[in-house]
Amino acid sequence: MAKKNRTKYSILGLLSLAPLSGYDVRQIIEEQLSYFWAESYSQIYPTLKRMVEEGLATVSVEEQEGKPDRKVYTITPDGLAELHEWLLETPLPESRRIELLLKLTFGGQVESSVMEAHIRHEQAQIKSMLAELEALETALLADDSDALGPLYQLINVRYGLAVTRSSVGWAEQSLEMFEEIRRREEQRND
Amino acid sequence: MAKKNRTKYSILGLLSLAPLSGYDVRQIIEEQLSYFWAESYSQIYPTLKRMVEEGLATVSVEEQEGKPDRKVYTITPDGLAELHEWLLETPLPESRRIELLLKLTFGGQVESSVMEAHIRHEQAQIKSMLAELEALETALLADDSDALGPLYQLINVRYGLAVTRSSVGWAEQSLEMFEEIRRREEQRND
DNA sequence: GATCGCATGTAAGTGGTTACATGATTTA
DNA sequence: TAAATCATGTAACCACTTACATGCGATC
Repeated sequence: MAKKNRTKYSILGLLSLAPLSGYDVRQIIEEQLSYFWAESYSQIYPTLKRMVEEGLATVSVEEQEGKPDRKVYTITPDGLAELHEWLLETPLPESRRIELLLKLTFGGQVESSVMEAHIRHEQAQIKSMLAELEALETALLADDSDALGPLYQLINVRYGLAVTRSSVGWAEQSLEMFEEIRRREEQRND
Repeated sequence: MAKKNRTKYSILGLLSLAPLSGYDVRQIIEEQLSYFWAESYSQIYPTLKRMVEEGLATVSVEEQEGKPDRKVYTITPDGLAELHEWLLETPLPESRRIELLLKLTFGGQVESSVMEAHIRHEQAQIKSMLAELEALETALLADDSDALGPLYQLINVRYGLAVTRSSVGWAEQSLEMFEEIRRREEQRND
């Protein structure tokens, strides 16, 4: 029960929009979906191979000038059917593990400046992600087609924006708490 | 490079606060940290065994009346040192994979009611988590000790609260977009 | 009589990461 | 001449999940 194999579905989804090579799949995920999804080549290539064996996609080699050959994969009706089946299933809750919060839980074991630095580092990461997401949103809002895709993408980007913005706020609020943390820390060292 | 083995550190952290059994470790993580961390028995027990072999903890069997024996683990100076080392390291960015957003990305492939249901389901999950987090925050605010631990826990709970609240808002905003999505969908089917 | 809580574990499988391997062309 | 981009893959490892296994006592 509960076989995931989500790599397969991310690939099926992308192939349902256009025929692509493994390299393309990676590029698209990295450029457009990286704020909520990741795949590495070492997952993509073997999965594509298996998908052809299972009849979910077909391959054809495309020769290029000055560049290596590409293997272009096209989704089959079976592949489309499997994608649709998966889309109908209720997404299972993600078991998240946030290392920063685990460290903060035991933060009292080291100097508070260490935890402060961790939060500042996180804040910087979040802010650069925020900039990327804002650029993505701008691009999507400029798209005035009446297709469904961009609307769903907007929903996704706004999820990222909502969570990211609230994280920035959290980081600021948390940094303010270090005044009180330092007070208690000094007290403890007396 | 980049060996994680985060189970070890979650256990070391808890043992740094008090001697515990494997069962205790699981209970605490489940009750207090579950909004950002998870461990299963099948990770905890073997890890504890290894930790004793590595000299990071010691065991002693505690007999109980009417209940099975407990193996209580106590952290050693070496264990504390390893915990401190880990706490100093900058947390690596978590590679998140959010299945709901992946499904939404390809949402145009199925009827919009399916995606709407997914978001509603997610919304319900988030709201029940929000209630739990609010209870945790209330408990922490009632704690008027001047220890460091509760402050760091407050920071953590507020992270959960910030993200969860913004997710509720996102879900509401997204559900409103389905009016437009349905319009475009009907247009497409003409 | 069944299920829940306490308590500890093993076995099997797989999803996913990191490093390694190759090689041409273009750009800095 | 070094690095980046295009392009495809394998090998090894391990982190983690799910299912299985056991057994007592208390509660429903």
